[in-house]
Formats: sequence, C-alpha cells, structure tokens
Amino acid sequence: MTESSEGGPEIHFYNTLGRRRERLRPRVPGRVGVYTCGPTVYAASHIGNLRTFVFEDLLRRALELRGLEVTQVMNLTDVDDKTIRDAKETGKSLAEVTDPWVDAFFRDLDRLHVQRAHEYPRATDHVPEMIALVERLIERGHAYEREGSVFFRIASDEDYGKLSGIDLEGVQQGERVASDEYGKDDARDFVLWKAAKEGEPSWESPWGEGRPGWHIECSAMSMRYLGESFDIHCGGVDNIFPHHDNEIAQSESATGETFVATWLHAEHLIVDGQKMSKSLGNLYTLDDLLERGVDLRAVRYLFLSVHYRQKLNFTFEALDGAVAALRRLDEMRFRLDHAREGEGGPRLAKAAAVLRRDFRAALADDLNTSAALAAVHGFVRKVNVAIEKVELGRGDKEAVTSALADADSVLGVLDPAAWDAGGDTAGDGLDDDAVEELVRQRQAARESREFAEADRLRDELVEAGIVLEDTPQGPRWKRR
RNA sequence: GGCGACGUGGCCAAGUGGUAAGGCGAAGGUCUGCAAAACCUUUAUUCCCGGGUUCGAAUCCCGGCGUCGCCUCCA
Repeated sequence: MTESSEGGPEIHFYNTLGRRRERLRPRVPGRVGVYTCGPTVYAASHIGNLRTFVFEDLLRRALELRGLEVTQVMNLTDVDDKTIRDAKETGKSLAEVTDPWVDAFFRDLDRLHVQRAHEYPRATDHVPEMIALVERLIERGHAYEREGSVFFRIASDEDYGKLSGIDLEGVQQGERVASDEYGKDDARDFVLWKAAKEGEPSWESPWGEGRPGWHIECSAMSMRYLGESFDIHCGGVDNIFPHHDNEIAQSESATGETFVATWLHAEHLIVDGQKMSKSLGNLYTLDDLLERGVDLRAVRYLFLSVHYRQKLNFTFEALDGAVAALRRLDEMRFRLDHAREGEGGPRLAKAAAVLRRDFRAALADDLNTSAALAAVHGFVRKVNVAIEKVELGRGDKEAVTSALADADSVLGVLDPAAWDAGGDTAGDGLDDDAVEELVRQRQAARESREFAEADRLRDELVEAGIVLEDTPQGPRWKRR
C-alpha cells in the first residue's frame, strides 16, 4: 500500500530540511514513523506547548485518515537542569518531582482531545541506550571525553547545521562556555554526557558517574523505537537550532545513515501579538483558561484554524470567534436531528462526497486546516439549505453524520457530545420534565395569544440556560 | 550585529503568477406575535509603502517601514 493507494491526493509536507515542499514517501509503504519532541516535566504545559502537541495530533490523525499506519513516539524529558534543581530544592527524588507533571501533561492532552502516542519513553528509562550511542560516537571519532564529560566534536561533522542553515563560523568562540561545560576543545562543541555534580542524580558510565545531555536523549530514544532512520520528526520552531541540528549530527555521525527524512516544525503561539512570558502575565495554562470559563473545545478549534507554520495570535476575541463557529456547527446538528427525511433518495450524497474530497485535498497539502475547515463550513451550508427546503432524502441524515464523523476523525472538535462528558453545564437548573412543562405552558399561552405570559415563560427558560426555537413543526428546545 | 518568518476587509484566516476561500462581526431582507435559528443579499477594484519584471502579481525581484522569532539545552 502506498500513501495514495486509496486514490486520494498525494501527501505533501514542507520539509524544514531543505525548506521545500515535498511529497511524503514513507520508507516502508503504508507505514510512517513519527517522533515528536515532548515536554520537560517540571511544570504545567502552557498553551504554546499545547499548540505544538495539537499540531502533532493533527498530523498523526491526518496520516491515519489516509490509511497509513502511524507509529508515534513522544519523549518525556525527566532529567535536566530544571528537574534536578526542583529535586534539590524540595529534597525529593527525581521521580517524585516529575511524576505529578507527567500526570498533568496527560491530563492536558486529554482535555484537548489529543490522542495518545504509541510510546512515551522517559529519558531516565533509556540511559543505557544513550551511553551506547555516545560510545559509538567516540569510537568513530566524533566525540571525546574530558574530565568525566563527553562532547560532540562539531568540526568532525562537515554537514553540521544543515537543518537550521546556521554558520557556526560566525558564532563567537569562547564567550559563552557555561560553567558546567568543563574543558571543551571547541566552544561550539556540545555536551553528550555530563559528569555528575555533588548531590545530583547520576548513572554509571564508562566515563564515571554522570547524566545524559538533552540532545542525545532524543536521538537514542527515537532510534530505539523507530529505527536508525525514520520518516518524520516534529517539534516547535525553537528546536530547529540547536536541538534538532544536534540530533542530526549525533545520529548521522553514529550510524552513517540519514536520520530523518522529513522535519516538520510548528510555529509559535503568541498572545495579543507578543511572545508569551511570565513577566508579561500572558502565559496561560489550561487551568488558567478554565478559570476564566474558556471552552477548551474552542481552544482546539482555534489551534486548528491557523496553519501550523503560521504564528498563532491567541486572543480572547479570536477565541470568541471559535466559539461562535462551533455554535453554528452544533446548530446544524441540532436542526438535522429534528429534521424529517422525505421519501426520495439521498440528495446530499454529492455534497458529502465533495466534503470528503476537499477535506483530504486540504490536509494533503501540508495540513492546510484552514482550507479543511472551509470545506466543512461549505458542507454545513448545503445541509442547512437542504433542511430549510425540506429536501432531505432517505438516508441523508446518516450520510451527513458519517461525512462529519469522517472529518472529525482528524479535527476532533465537531462532535459536541464528545466534549460534554465533563458536564459542568448540567446540574444547575431544571430537569427535562420541568422544561417540557414550561415549554407546554408557553405554547398554550401563545396559542391563546397571551404573548406577555408566553414571553415571561420563555425568559424564565432562558434564565435556566434553555434556548427555545419555534419551528413550523412546533417549539423545540435545547440547553445552551 | 548575524539568520529567519511574517505584514490580506472591523477581528481571525486561506490563497505564493491568472484576476481575493472560509469563519466571526456588522447592515438589509425572508420566516416569526416578537424572538431564536436558518436562508438570501451586502460588507477588500484590493492584499504595509515605493519602484521593477511580466500580456498579467497579493503572489517573483529590489528598496523601505513595521511586527514576531532564533542565535547552544525555551513547543
């Protein structure tokens, strides 16, 4: 099976490596290995992190829509300067510090309906693989040991920097040698293995006690689960240099093979036109948004409405737009539920086919979600028109529902029922029987032309979060 | 200073050579007792500014202006 065996459009991505749009050619036809840089588990994810994770979820779902079998791996960095710092300060073990953040991370993914990757390897569980990789690099002359630490020798890799295009000749040497970087031969060299410091977590290694550097973690774990050469590697744009350049240097110097075919990078999210930062007070976590009463479904919609290589300007006004757009989609479902199918054959089959076609074409074009959503909205209009004109044929409801479900297998935002489970809207107010009774009373008042009374009853319902709609078939209601 | 991305209607946002998708908002209309929802119509002769290439440019080139980001462990 190839990626276009089902007859859909060829899938293209913009590859950061080479800065070109390229056709996806899986190494193994029908299968795609994807490595996505995950979180360092020392704090709650902010919406910028989550934008990238939603992008990666979109990628995975879009590939699966096309019948590709995806293996997605995301690392959990549970040993680094920050986790160590926090462990020291609290007197806890590394695991005690990171475990709660791992849980928080998964909770955030769930709250945004991000599907789970197939593997979430933790750095601390893969130290032997990292040590083995470092040994390989030393054997091949790409790394050297100094005072218990091991460094990658950038001068040994003539391709170094091919991803970012950086020219390290221009980087001032000697100026920024951090205090823990001991005796590097060249200021540009980066650390693969760090000699242990007093009182810090460490592992046995051929170079004494120490811990792995950050970059080697991703190389070792991606190769462990996806092979020494695989299809797609993702991350935020800030990872291009140095993290991903370093990964490439390490991996390719160790194996002599191409590490990754396609590199995809998500642009950053900014807030009110500015970079998020704690000092500006515009750094939001999901908990922050929930406190403000934000609907997380709208957050996911907003994320999807902007192309992943475009900066996403997060504003509450934009969020309101997302809420309204979703309301329109939900309204169509509601109307469809109450619509009646006529005797004729299906009339929306063509519209459904157009949606499937345009939706696939949009995603195949470097995950153009804006265009994909436009296809959905175009479909919604057609369905609304058909309902309006009472032109639903036999089987149309099913056709519409299944076409939307097809799109939603990628978007994950169209089905309100899937998001209601949290159920914080229910509980307060009237139960269904009470609502029905009030609706009946109001209808009676209307029929006897006591409109003041009818409006009073409607206001009462609105107070309780009930929306009334009068239709030729009589009144109907729903909870807002 | 070096490197890069971006600048499309009130807001969000597609479109990268062939004559401006979509959503939100706004205005008018149909429907309604009034609403709500839906539908119809309108809302960028124009894509930051100035040149240039071309039969033709939002799309390519040059020069400005502006915004955002990266420059050794931040998605």
